Formats: sequence, C-alpha cells, structure tokens
Amino acid sequence: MTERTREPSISDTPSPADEPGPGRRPVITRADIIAAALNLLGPTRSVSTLSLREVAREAGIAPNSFYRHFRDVDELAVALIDLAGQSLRQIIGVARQRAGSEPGVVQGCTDAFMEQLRADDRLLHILLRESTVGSAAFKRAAEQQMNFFEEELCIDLIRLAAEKNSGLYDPALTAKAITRLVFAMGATALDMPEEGRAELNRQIVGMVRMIIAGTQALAAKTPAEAHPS
Amino acid sequence: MTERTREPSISDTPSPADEPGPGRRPVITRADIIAAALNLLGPTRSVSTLSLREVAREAGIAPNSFYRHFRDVDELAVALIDLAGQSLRQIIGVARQRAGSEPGVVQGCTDAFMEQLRADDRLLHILLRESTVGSAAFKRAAEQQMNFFEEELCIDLIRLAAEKNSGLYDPALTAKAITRLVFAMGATALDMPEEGRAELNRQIVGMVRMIIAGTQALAAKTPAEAHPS
DNA sequence: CATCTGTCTATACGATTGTCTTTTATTGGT
DNA sequence: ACCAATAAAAGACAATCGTATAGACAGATG
Repeated sequence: MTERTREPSISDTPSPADEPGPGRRPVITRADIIAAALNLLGPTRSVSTLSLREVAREAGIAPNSFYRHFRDVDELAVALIDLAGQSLRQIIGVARQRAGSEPGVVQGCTDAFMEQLRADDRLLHILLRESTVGSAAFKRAAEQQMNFFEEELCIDLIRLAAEKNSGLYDPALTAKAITRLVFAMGATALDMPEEGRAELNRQIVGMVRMIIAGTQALAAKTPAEAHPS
Repeated sequence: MTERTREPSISDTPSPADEPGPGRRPVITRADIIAAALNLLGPTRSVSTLSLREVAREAGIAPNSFYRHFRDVDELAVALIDLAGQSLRQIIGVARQRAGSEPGVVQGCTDAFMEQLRADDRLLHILLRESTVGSAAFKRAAEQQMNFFEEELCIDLIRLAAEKNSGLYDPALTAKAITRLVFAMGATALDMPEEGRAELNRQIVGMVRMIIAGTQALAAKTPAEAHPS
C-alpha cells in the first residue's frame, strides 16, 4: 500500500480505507463518487455545472456525506482532471509504443486521440473543454496535466528528430504548439454530429505536419539557435 | 431559428428604438444591458455563470424587464460573442493596416492581440474562453466568429505569400491552425499574473512563425497539392 | 379627453442550491 | 457486553434561481 504513486498528490486517497480504525466502515469511496460524477457527465454537460447535491444524488448518498470525501466540488473537479490527464497519457503512450518510430507516428497518435474521443471518453472530454473555465485550482490542475503531456511529447520529438537526423527549432515550443493545437481542435470536435469527424481528423494531422515541417525548416535556417540537446 | 443567419445578424437591435410606435418609450436599451453584463464580467467571471437576475440588478431594472430585450441569457451571450468577434476583427484590421506588408506583420498582429488582452478587454476574454462551453447556440456563435476571423486571415496569408513569392500549403488550413493556436494560447494568458506575458507573447510569435515556415516548406515539397487560389 | 399599447415594477411561487446541526447506524477495541 | 468513534442520514436554514401574474406609468392615437 505504501507503494503509492510517487507522483505529487494525484488522486490521493488519503486514508479512509487504509486504516479503518474504530468506527463505521465507509459504504462509499472516493472512487464511487468520481464514478457517479463521470456517469452524470456527458457531451452536453460540463464539470462546472455539476452541483454537490446532484453528484450526491447520483452516488446514492446524502448531500452532506459528500463532504466526507471532498471538501467541495472543485476538489472533485481537480481529481477528475488529474484522472483525465493520467488516462490521456496512458492512451497516447500505448499508441506511441504501437507506432514505434515509424514515420506515421503522428497519424497513429492522432488516430488514437480521435478514436478515444469518438468512444465518448468522458475523462477526455473533461480535459479538453474545462481547461479554460473554472476556478483557479481548477485551471492549475488542467494546466499541469497539459504540461505533463507536453514534456512527454517533447522527449518523443527529440528522439524522432535524432533518428531522422532532422533538426528541431525549440523542441519545447514545438511540443507546446502541437499539444495546444490538438487540444483546441479536439475540443471543437466534442459536439460534432459524427460526420466531419474524419475531415477534422485530416485537418489535425495536416496541422501537426505543418508544425513539424516548420520546426525542421526553422532549425535548418538558423542552426545556431537550435536546441538539439 | 436560422432565418437570421443572413450575415448582418450581429448585435441586431430589432426594433425597440428604431420604431417607437405607441406606448412607453424604453428607458433602457439592449446596449445598456450588454454594458451591464460586460461590467459584471471579469477575468474570474465567465459568461456562463451570469444569471438573469444578476444582470438585471446590475442594469438597474426588474428581473422581468430583461425579457423585453432578450429571450434568455443565452441570447445575451450570443450577442456578446458577436460583439466580441466584431471587436477583435476590427483590432486586428487596424494592426494589419498599420503593419502593411512588412515582414513583421506577424509580430505586429500578435502584439496588438496581446496588448488588447492586457488592456483587460472583456469582449476578447469572452471570445477566448467561452468557445468551448455553453449551449449549442452559444458555441455556434463563437465558432462563426472564429470562422470570420479565419477567412480574413486566409486572405491575408494568400496576399502575403503572393508578395513574397512563397508557397502556401492549404491556406485555409494554415489560417485555421494559426487562429486556433493563438486563441488557445491567449486563453491561457487570461489569468496570468502579468509577468510571463512577455514570455508567452514570444512563444506565440514563435509558434506562428513555425506554422508559416511549415506551410511554406510543405508547399515547396509538394507543389502539386498546393491550393494557391 | 379617453383609450389603447407597450415598458417596466412589484410580488410571489416552486425549485434548487450549499451548508449547518442533530440523530442514527455500524464497527473495532477493551 | 459495553463503549467510543466514525460514517452516513435526516431535517432545516437562508439564499438564489427562473418565471408567472398582475398592476402602474408614459406616450401615441382616436
């Protein structure tokens, strides 16, 4: 049990089940409330509109029992965002590993991303749309997950560039541009009537290719400013 | 619903002031309510959280009088979004004209954009952050304004490419990528503690340069697929 | 002047919200 | 078996929400 993620406080289940101690055993867990919230969420329902009572109702508990697990709905939202970030990174990680170092890694990752979107992955919805609204802690959590994603992407970009012997103009900036652009485009895809998804997928791939071509071109043009490390 | 999407459906003041007709003259206008809503909005306050009563209170009218001017808050939001789109396009239009066809047009437009952001332009805030939340009509309005912006940018890109005799790989896609990326980055700048704004400005310029270099590189690589017209 | 029409106010209803206080249920320890 | 401690429930509170209804005011029209 102590082998909990060394990660800094992500989805931290403090102690309710670890050390029962004297007293009544909890009939509901943090995970149950999160599941209830996810079940309540949907393509037309955003986290910001969730009310404490509603989540409690869905979870089958009294409104007040919610406080036993979360201080307020914002804390729930942060937990959801963290979970979404973990999920996304895992998904992309699998896609990346599957694609290997083939040149179609962009296509592969984009496909995996959009496929997950089509599969109505509530967690992905959260991360995509709620990164611009909500309270401060709210946005900080979303930003953190994005940064995690950017870091992994940055490492990949550097590895790919080294393999193909092509330059990279500011790898971190490139990773950030790709991440933000894909997320923004994905967010607009959330409420699309199913058709046009393919077209949007094509657009995203084209955009990412554009950025990669751009970073290579700039690196070739101003090799002194490249940061290949 | 769609009978009004003609084109000049922006901030349409139907008739309350145009044709007084018989009856009491309105002591308050649509514009007054919009002003009240803007006054109520802020960096930590999003349109989605505005309540009918709150806006009415700020405008100094009874809650019910709101209905005389807007059917509901969503209609107010759409009006705000349309207004924001107009404002943004005007701002960029001025910046573009000022920069002329100099190579620093990217820098100039980005600076104008960020400057307006720093000036706490509520309208810009709206357009940046509320494009992913809200009702369907809500998002449609935001998407429409973005498309307007993309079209103007696309024309500019084509003109610049013709002047500099450099290719363009799918101008529309390029314009879309730039627009979405700048908007997404601008949204993250909304709640930044004033420092780091310069850094973010630098990042945005770098990203846009990357995309432009990419579209030129791709056009040079696959000239057959270029869509110059 | 009387009348009609449209704008705004006043009041109120039911629903829902977040949170507080009190009570009940259940479990482990002695 | 009893006790203490904790989880959850029950109920109530004020506040706010959107909206329905009815009445008061002002100006054009006869």
